[in-house]
Amino acid sequence: MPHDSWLDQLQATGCRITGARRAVTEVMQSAERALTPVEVYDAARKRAPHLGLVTVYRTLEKLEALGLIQRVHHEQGCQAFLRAGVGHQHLLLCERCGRAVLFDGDDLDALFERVGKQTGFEIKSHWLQLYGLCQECRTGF
Amino acid sequence: MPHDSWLDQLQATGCRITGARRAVTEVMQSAERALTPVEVYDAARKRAPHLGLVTVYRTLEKLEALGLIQRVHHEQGCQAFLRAGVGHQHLLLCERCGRAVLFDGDDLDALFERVGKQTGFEIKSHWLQLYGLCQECRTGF
DNA sequence: GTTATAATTGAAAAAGATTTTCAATAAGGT
DNA sequence: ACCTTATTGAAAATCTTTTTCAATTATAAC
Repeated sequence: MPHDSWLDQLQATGCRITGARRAVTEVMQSAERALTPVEVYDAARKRAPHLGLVTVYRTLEKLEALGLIQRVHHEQGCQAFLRAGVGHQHLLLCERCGRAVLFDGDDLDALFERVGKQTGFEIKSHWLQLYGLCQECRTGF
Repeated sequence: MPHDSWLDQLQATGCRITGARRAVTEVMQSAERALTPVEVYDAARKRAPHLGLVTVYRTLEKLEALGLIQRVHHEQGCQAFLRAGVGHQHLLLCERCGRAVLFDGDDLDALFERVGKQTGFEIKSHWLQLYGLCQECRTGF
């Protein structure tokens, strides 16, 4: 995956590549944990000091529409964004340091079928997040 | 489950039973779908016209702390609340009418073990929501 | 039943998050 | 280099949620 693929995708949908979008995109591409708009704002301003918070919101919206980033939901709040996974990936979050890992979750089909039969629902989509402690937070290193 | 069990539980933790709390509790106990604080406010004011929105927030907070209601997360927003399930239950939501159904999801342990081994994480908790169409919305009745 | 006391209430204000408006700017095709 | 039009940032507006505070009221003690 080339590191400018996100910008290419933005451009392919008719967007112009600006300094502001470059900064926000770089922050999101390299984030190890989910970031709120304000956190993105603070990080991106190191590269584009003139950047406005509104532009961060607008750029995040575009990246989300393209499926490049996803919203991460916590008990405490749901404003954080993280790069999206490919295909049927789900999120595993460290409760201590916030680090996010994506994992495959294809073996859920049996569950969906069972629940669909039990409830009469047609299951269309699902949404799974796991929480725990990452190796470093666990072992102290 | 007696219909005033929620009030009993509130009282057991030192809370006083007021008209406002009665109204909010009744709304949440009988809701078929997740409601936002403002929706609870509107519904509860039919019983307690004097009710303030702040009190709704405060009562929802108490009910959530007691584990009687849970926050429901949607793409569009995460302010809605619904009665909580017992034990390891998860949510199934109808995308069309919003109806919520709780189902058991005990067969996820294998998945957790696999992901834990793969990532080095110690999995502590999880969180699963399914989306689909309920029987009535599907069959047109 | 009356009283005392401490939790609870609603209104208003404050705080936070997000969206809208709008004139100035600048990207990218020509 | 020019033109068109998307994009930008500041300010204001909108929503949601929390805090503050004086008045009210549930509950326990008498």
